[in-house]
Amino acid sequence: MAQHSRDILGRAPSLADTLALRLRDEIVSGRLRPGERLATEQQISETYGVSRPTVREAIGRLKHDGLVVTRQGAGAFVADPGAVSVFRLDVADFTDKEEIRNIVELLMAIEASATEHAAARRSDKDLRNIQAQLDAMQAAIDRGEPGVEEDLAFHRSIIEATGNPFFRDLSDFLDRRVRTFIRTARANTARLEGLTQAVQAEHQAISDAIARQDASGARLAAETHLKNAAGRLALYLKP
Amino acid sequence: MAQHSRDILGRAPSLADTLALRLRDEIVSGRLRPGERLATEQQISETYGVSRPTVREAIGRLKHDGLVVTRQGAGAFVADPGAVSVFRLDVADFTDKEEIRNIVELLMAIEASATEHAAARRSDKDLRNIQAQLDAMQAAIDRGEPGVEEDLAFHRSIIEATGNPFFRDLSDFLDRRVRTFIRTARANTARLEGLTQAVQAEHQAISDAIARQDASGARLAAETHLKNAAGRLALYLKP
DNA sequence: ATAACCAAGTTGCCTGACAAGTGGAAAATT
DNA sequence: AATTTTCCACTTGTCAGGCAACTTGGTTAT
Repeated sequence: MAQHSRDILGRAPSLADTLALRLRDEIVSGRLRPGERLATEQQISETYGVSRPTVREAIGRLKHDGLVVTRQGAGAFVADPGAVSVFRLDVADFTDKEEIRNIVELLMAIEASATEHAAARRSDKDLRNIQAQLDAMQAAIDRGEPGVEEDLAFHRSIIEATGNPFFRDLSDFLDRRVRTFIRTARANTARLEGLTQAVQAEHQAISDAIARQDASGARLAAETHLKNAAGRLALYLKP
Repeated sequence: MAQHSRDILGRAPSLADTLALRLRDEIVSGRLRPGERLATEQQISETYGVSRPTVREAIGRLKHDGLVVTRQGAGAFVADPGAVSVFRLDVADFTDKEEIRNIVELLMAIEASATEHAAARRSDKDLRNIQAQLDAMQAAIDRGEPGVEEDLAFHRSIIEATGNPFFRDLSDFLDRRVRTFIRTARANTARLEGLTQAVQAEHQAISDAIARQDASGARLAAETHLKNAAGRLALYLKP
């Protein structure tokens, strides 16, 4: 049961952490049904041999994740899955390549769709912002820099134009995740050079399609760009 | 500042909740930089006028969300954004129509892409599962039932065929969210009847495309299905 | 029968305390 | 003087015990 498992930094998980995990398991496995009451803090404290504050901390996390709701004086109850208003995505491992593949797949789906929507309903201000980021990227290339920050800013400006905060937050998280993976993986492999201008051309095509409000064209341009990026990334995912 | 704001159920947010919110704001706003140390529990306890256990609870949530890491004896530190391995999506309101629109948009992007991938790499077992769910839905229709459960199961079987857990978990959450919205909204509006057979025809088209491993065809079929579904949903989003 | 009340049980929050780990300053050694 | 060792203040992790606020179901009074 991985009793002595440790996290990434080598620290042992706290009591509250492990307890929260066990309680969570009780719920997601279905042993505790929605609406059902959990044992009282006192009881849990006794059965697991920890103090009540620790139990409170564990339950507090489940509450934070929307899995349980507590009512003072009444107890803690398993939340109705339909009423859960918190979505939580746990990315376990930094080096798991299968996981990165899945993340990239999700990221591509979101970015392609977002680009399509951006083209359909961008304001003039959105367009100006996108083109400004494109210029900034070109300037970085001219200075001989890789321009990873500018690249990210360009993509973000497109997502921003959709006006959908879910697109923004999710792609932000996934994008960051992928880029840090690349950064760490790059330490072990040769650097890829001379691609930036090709990338920029793809960006230009996306920007142009958005400028003329060509939704399907924008999606296509984004898809080819993402496919190429995934192809470059695949070099790190091979073995 | 919504000092006396209350949650959906009319309960006042706990002290730890509000404190966690304020500390979170310190971080995401950038007033506390990555790597920087938070004030000690003692200090926070004094500045905010709450006890240390409450402070611990608040910090515990940030820790749970990956925003801070703590080291016993050293203190609590703002986590490096690139290292954050937890994504959290907070859906605030049940009745916010703009929010539902955004959720549906994200859901459509995911489902369309997932259907495409499912067609490309489904196993025979996946296909059998999908067709079984389709048959179950037909049986429900023949019995004169709306078949919402079967509908959900059909969609899930397709997502499952992608083998990507992120697709599964996200669409699961979003789908549930949309359906509960519809359920509550439906109480105030007339019931829509006689559409189930039309829906089923769209399902059939998707299933067929997946069966012949026609990725782009599957995407197209999914897109029309989703667009129609969104159109039906739009009736609830009008005012 | 109904309404008001009460008491046990439960969560929310607090004080105070000790153990375990960290980091730097002070002391000891080379 | 430079380096290593030791030590101590500080911080987080955990515990014990207690009181206030709230819920619930039964009891009592009307």
